[in-house]
Amino acid sequence: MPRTRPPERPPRPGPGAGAAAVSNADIAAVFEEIANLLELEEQNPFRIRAYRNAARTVLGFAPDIAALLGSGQALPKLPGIGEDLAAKIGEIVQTGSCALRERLRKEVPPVLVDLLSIPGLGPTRVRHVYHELGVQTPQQLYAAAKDGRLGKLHGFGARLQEKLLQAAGARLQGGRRFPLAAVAPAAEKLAEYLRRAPGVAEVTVAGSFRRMRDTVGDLDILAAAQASEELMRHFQAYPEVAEVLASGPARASVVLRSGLQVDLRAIEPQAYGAALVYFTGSKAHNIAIRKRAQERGFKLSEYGVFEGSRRIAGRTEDSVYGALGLAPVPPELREDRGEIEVAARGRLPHLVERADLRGDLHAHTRASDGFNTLEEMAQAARAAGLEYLAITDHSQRLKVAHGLDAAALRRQGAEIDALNRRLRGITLLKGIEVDILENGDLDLPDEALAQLDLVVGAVHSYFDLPRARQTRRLLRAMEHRRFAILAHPTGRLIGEREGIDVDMPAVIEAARARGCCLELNAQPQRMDLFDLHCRAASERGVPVCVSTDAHRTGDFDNLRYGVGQARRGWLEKKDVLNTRPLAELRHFLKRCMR
DNA sequence: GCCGTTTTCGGCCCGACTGTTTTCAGTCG
Repeated sequence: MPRTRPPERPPRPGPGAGAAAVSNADIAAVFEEIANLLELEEQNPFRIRAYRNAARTVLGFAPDIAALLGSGQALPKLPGIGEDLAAKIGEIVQTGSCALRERLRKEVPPVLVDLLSIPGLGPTRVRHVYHELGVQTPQQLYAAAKDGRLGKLHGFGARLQEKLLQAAGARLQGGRRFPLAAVAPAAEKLAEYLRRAPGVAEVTVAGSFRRMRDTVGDLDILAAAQASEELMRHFQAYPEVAEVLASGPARASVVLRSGLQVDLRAIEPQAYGAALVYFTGSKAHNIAIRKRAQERGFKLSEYGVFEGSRRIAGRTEDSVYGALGLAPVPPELREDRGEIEVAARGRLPHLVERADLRGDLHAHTRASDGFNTLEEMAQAARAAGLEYLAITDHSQRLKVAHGLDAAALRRQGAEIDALNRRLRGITLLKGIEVDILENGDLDLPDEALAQLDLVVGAVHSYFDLPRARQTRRLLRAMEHRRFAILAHPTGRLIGEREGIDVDMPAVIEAARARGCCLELNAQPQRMDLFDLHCRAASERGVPVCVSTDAHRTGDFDNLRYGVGQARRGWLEKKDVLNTRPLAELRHFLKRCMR
């Protein structure tokens, strides 16, 4: 698992009374910091890995651990979490921290952890720059590289100094991940370019892109070809390449003008499947299947599955999984979140697909802050293969978006009725994206909501309420007898705004009890509900709808990213509300909006 | 620090590239 940057916000302070304030992410952050500090102390690498694994496991565990322990239940046995780490989890839940972290923080300046995330700086070099130059921050690193002190250190030459100068500079500009949808066009264009290179049989964009993560840090591209300087020259000649970071016959790394880093790896066709597995990741998934290979007396690498020196699989991904006794695992599931065990039993879910979607339950028009008319949105939805589209403009409180009051909503309803009589192949539903007010009330009178086919509720204000109040607010809104769908449940905007602090398991449980639905908002900057919460919802029988929140006709393309995230959340067709035929959907809404 | 049908010790995923060095450590994915 790669080292990660420290959290943007410090973990929430230890609660004392209200133990539920420590989230799973907080626990994971403590373990991650411990791993980083141990690494700086040059401790046993396997102990360090144990903390990293534990951080990942905790982060991938859907139930809220603090709530679980708070209700008197025991922590279930989790892989990689033994007696010691389980006790530390208890300690973190109780106190917000743990003694080991506090001790390490005294031994190692915690600010050094940040340096670890600068490319080219591992623990050894961080110790060097700290002890010999007193460098503790990216700023100081930048200065030391700039004035030449860095290059004079033993083991640091002019090249490394230059590389670190660049890396520190980039960090000071703000290192970043890009929303999936923001890089997809560039990725597909570059892949097409590489397919035209001589001797290339096949090209796949692997990595987190292929796993459909909501953001990607860089692109990992795989080409089925003999390793050659010629191929790498072709790659480097791509017009968008701004800088070549590294280049050998088998792999090369470049940075595009957009700032996106791209790694290309050439692999012989015999091993293409094994390489695809390897470069698709995730790292956690790779480690787990390698271990499985080892248990069976095989060796797994990007070159294949080997028994001794004999390759027994590798041409295709299916052959690799097959050799390990596994059904082929869809890329979106490869996170070591239980998919390997399920694949071993041949019980992988049949994941939802874009073609399963019959409608979209969240869209805007010019009436509020959209850019197109009702009819234009309807035609575009039909062109995207949809059978129904819910029009859900904003409600009155959202002044900046020209939210609709009861009268405007009534007028829009009449327009929709008229359009529905005229349109063929698409049905518009009358809806609203109604603001959930600070106290959990909805922003329109009941009589206005009563005339609608569906009510989508959303938070657009008071993002910073403490968790307990925020949770109460959402639960109260969902209690409303007309409430049908909770839109973009966390409200996060990638790269701009953290999500609200809310007890999501409690929200999911409330949705189950209430019989309503949670939205997976497919706007590239939202991608909200998160994958883990999708999975938790489906396990509780709560339907999820994949919605575009379209503000213009082109936005229906985003459904494919939403479906990607739904698949990452293990959702099947039956779990997704808008795969249902219109009549079934109406039935659901009628029961929900009683 | 975890784990175990090889179970309380001795393992723990594997390979490419860079840069500094002169045979390899460090980093990355």
